[in-house]
Amino acid sequence: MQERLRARVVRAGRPERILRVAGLDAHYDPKLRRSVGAAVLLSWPECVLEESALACRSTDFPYVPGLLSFREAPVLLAALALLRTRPDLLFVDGQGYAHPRRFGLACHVGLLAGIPAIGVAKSRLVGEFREPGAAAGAQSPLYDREEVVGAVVRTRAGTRPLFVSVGHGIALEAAVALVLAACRGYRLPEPTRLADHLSRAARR
DNA sequence: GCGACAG
DNA sequence: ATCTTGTCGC
Repeated sequence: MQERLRARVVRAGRPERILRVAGLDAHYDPKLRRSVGAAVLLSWPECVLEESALACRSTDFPYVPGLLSFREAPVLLAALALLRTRPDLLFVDGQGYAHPRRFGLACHVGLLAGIPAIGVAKSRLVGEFREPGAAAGAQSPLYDREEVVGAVVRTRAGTRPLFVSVGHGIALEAAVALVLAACRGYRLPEPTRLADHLSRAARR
């Protein structure tokens, strides 16, 4: 019992062994009313692309702030399922815990896939914050209703910060550290950046 | 009533 | 998310 509890605490802090990570992103095509989801597999901590997969689905569910999961989770999970190797961690494009009901896209995808996940959003959904420092690596807490729901992270100087939050099976501090460790001079961490490129190119 | 609002 | 020209900066 004691061992089991300890194991849960450790796993909730940070995945014990990360060998591969995956980036998930989707793009919607209003003309065809369909969305393309991309999953890229990268080695860790090198972040070298090893595999990629694409999934396509017609989407009828509209975009409603707070309900993004119902629109994007299906394609992302479909793309993820196509990867031949199972990643140890997911970088999901969107909020995780930093959500009105504390359960954004990264939470849904991570839980349903049974894989630790980090929410990496390019803009804010909820919460207030003070602008983080100008240097890369600077961060400040994101508060919503007296609670820290995420972190606003400057991944690159001269660009807008990213909104990092817990998705599944990982602590916020670890999530922020992993996001910064996955950056290679660009605003977006490699997993997210490569998944974005792939889903964008596949839409054509 | 008004403004905010991941992708 | 998408549409869309030029433009500022490294």
